[in-house]
Amino acid sequence: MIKTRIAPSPTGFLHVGNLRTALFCYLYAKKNQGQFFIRVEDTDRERLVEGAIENMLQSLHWVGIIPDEGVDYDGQKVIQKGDKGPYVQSERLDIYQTYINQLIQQKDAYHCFCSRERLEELRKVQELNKQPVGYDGHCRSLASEFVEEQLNNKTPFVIRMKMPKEGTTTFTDLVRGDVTFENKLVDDQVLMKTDGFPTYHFAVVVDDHLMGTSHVMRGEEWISSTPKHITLYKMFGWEAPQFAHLSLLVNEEKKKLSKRHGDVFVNDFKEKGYLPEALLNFIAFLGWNPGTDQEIFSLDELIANFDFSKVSKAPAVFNREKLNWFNKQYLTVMSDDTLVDRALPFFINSGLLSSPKQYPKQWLSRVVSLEKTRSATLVELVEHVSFIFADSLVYDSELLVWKKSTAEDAKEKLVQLSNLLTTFSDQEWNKGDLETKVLTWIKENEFGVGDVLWPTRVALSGQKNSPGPFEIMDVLGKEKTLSRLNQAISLL
RNA sequence: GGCGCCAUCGUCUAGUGGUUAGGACACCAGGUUUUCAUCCUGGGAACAGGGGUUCGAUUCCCCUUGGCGCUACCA
Repeated sequence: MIKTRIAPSPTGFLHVGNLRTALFCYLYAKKNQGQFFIRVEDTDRERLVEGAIENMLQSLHWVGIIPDEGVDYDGQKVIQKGDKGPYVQSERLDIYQTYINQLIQQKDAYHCFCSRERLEELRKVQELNKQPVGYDGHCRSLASEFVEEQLNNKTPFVIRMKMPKEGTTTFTDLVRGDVTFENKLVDDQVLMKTDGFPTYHFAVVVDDHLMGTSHVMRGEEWISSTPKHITLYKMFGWEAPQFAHLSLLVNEEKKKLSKRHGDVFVNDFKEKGYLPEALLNFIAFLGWNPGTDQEIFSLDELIANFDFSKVSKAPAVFNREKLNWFNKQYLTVMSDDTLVDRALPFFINSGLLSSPKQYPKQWLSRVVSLEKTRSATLVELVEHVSFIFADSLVYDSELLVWKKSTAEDAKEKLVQLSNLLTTFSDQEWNKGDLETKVLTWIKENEFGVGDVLWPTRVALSGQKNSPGPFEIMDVLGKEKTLSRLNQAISLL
């Protein structure tokens, strides 16, 4: 049974890098009718960030790889703090204790009483002498009486693994192939910290074994600690899982993505008005491709097409332009009704709407439709349609004059159009009728299309660039259209 | 410093010994259009370098270079 997991540490919000790892884990599990679960790795007590777990679950839910906030990945069990998951390492301390005791008994791990000062000094000297830095094995073979004595004296200690000094450790990485390390160059990793919490290296092995993880997917930064993990599996006599180390997500400077250089948290993209399906689609294409020209993929299509042989080894630059393009693609094909639902929180947030029910949804559909193809994000969309909601428009009257025309002519055309529009019935006041009738009128009078439409459009939008005049009229309604036209006339 | 990973247009990538090195984003030009966006057409743009192996290397091997990661009682 294929079983994968995302195991974030609650030291911050969910990062797009975590999201990609989570997505690949999810896709692989789903593709193989396996399971995907979540484990909270909160063994670093000093860097815990409040609200991080909630944010993580919420972000995963937002993109759709867990069905509900606080609800399980498979829709069967409930994910919440406690026995049903997500697994939380800080609640499993006694388990780690049991297993560390086994290792000590087997003499595969040992107590280390070295002070932090000694370790620091050691490192300093090693660096100075250009020696490889690492633990020198000072406590590796202490007499058991001495250990006993120190323990009785309550001397602080950590527990280290006894890395073999001979041989090599090789593992076959699903994306990189065979990777080999010399054991003697691998440090005697601390497994249990002074505070009684396990380190990542120990907890990850114990948990992945106990939880039946078949495939460990994680960032490339873990590749050099994998021999430690493999050795641990060997010491316990457990079968090691398959490993897949994903390349890093980097910024334009090719450096590991960090919050100092812009948005990195899933939450940031949510707040900026990116659609979860677009973000997911984009993230999936960072280091993976279907081998065809298709670029737009739903989650289900992603599941159907995911394959490790198509995962690339090289780091991928998180390119905002491409993300914007993906988002635009999704925005464009989305139905106006759905778009309204998605945009509503952003309307409220911007202050344009005070309540979701303030305007009829049908009307809002037409509003969002105005800027659909002109916006990269929902935030942009809301900004772009704000002119519709304005009580009065502020713009330079010069703008009303088309480059091929004059102010006098613009005024005259606006007056005439205004007169024409007054005769329109409510039934006729829709984009289609407005367009055909006005265009016919222009033709009959042998006006220049631009001579009429440019000033009209500016009068209605107050903007140099905007949607076309007829769609705006439709949305604005007769009364507001005429009043904006009159305002423009008075400016000329 | 040591160890490891990586290397095709600016970016994401296809390619798996013989291709005019393909696509997408971005960019540029043209068309449609009252403007912008959309849409359509076209364009510039890459195999890091050097050795091998081979009839033939983007592709396989080695070296160099470069980038990145790890080198914590952080994950």
